[in-house]
Amino acid sequence: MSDRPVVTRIAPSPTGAMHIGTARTALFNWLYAKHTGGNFLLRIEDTDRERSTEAAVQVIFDGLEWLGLKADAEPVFQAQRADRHVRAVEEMLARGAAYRCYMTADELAHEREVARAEGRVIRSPWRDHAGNYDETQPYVVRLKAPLEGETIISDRVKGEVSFKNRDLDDLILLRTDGTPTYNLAVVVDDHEMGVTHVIRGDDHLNNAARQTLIYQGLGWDVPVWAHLPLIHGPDGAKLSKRHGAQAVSEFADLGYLPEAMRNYLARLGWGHGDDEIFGDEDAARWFDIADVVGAPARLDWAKLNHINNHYLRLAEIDRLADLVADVLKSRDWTLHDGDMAILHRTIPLVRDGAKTTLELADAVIFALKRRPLELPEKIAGMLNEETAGRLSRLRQRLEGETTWEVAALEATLRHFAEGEGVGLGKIGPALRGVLSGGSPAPDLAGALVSLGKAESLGRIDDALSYAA
RNA sequence: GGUCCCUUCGUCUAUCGGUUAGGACGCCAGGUUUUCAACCUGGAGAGAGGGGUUCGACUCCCCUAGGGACUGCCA
Repeated sequence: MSDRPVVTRIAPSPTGAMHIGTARTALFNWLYAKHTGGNFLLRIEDTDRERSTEAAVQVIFDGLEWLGLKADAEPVFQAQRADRHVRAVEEMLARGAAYRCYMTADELAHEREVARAEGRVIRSPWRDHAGNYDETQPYVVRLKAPLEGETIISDRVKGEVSFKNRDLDDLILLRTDGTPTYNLAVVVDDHEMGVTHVIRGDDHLNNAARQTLIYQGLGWDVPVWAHLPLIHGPDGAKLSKRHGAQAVSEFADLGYLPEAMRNYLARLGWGHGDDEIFGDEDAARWFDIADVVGAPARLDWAKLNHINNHYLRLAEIDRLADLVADVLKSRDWTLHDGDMAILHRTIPLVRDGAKTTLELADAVIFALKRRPLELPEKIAGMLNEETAGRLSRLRQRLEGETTWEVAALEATLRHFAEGEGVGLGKIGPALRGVLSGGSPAPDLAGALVSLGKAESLGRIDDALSYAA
């Protein structure tokens, strides 16, 4: 199997949101395929018709698209391949690798209880019951797994993991209604899709042993296994709602950039020396399953924020302006003509301090406000006679300013303060207040630039008339 | 209960028998300063515990403890 081109896959079940852990598993599969020049496939495991929904399938598509993890082929829908799965079982039945089990629900429940009490695995009396089937009774098809010896999983991240066959039960392949079960479907599909490397969450490590037995029952080559530890919440417990977010869509809504997510997720459970910030090309070049860490990792919001801030600084202003506009619209903020221009002017001045596009939106609000601004008590209170006088003189100075740019305005402000014989601290807070109306704003010069000359002077005028 | 996995600073990790155990985020202190950040400098901070193996263990083995997964006619 080492000669064949590598084929990896992500195989989520469409039963709700797309978990961030699934996203990381997809990322690792994608990276490994890129690293080896192989293919990354997508399979929707929708064999549970009860719980699978079309909306959830869309969630998976959207999540992968947002993350930028494009599959190298059309998605495969497991439910549509039921005939293939059944055929495989018939093959196993013919080979004597599977058998029909007529245990009733009650008998099964009883056996489960007894088996647990005896510290052993469930066994079906039908296993060695050759012939004489009552075809009219419902039955399931079970794998006829070996009772002795051991099954060894050669896992690329966990190492050699061995299971005693006596601890592995004869799992059900076909249900009473003739539909295939997960373990069977996975094996058949992975085999037929040519999957060479099964890279998935380590909640499947136990399944790997059983699936190995199915591969053997079918006489097929076993793929390379790689079981990734799960992602936990900041407190070490399984990631859940109360940790803030667990679905890919939630991270998008919280204002994280997909490239930041990729970088962060790649560093969660995998590393390449001291490299922390890196793009897809480096990641793909460096990534190897053998370097994946065996222990579960905790989600660290602070670090995610730091990485997101990094990519926010790198992003195109056009893209950020659109993202911020989307955030504002979702907050029912009305964007007027010219506001996009304001965003373009303002974002470069405030992005350095923003951790998410949500914070970026907060940082830009001051510039989008409409005159006259409502001044909070605290700011209005600053406008005593002395300060108002200074503001007024500063306004004159600014009106004569011909170069409305950050560097020039900074110089002007500094000279003005010197001329007044005071520190900038004497006038800065008030100026900031009247320009921003109390909202967060960038440096004074930056605020003036993002507002533009006319708007800046107008806001100062508003405040002076208010103070008078 | 049974089977299996995991265990280096608070967090993510480097180390692949010999290092002052390195980096990043966070934290603390200082600097910058018109707010919040950002930024610059410095600092504190780790091999779960106990046994082995070895000239020498964070690295290999065993035990214990603590986490986690599985134990479905779910995936």
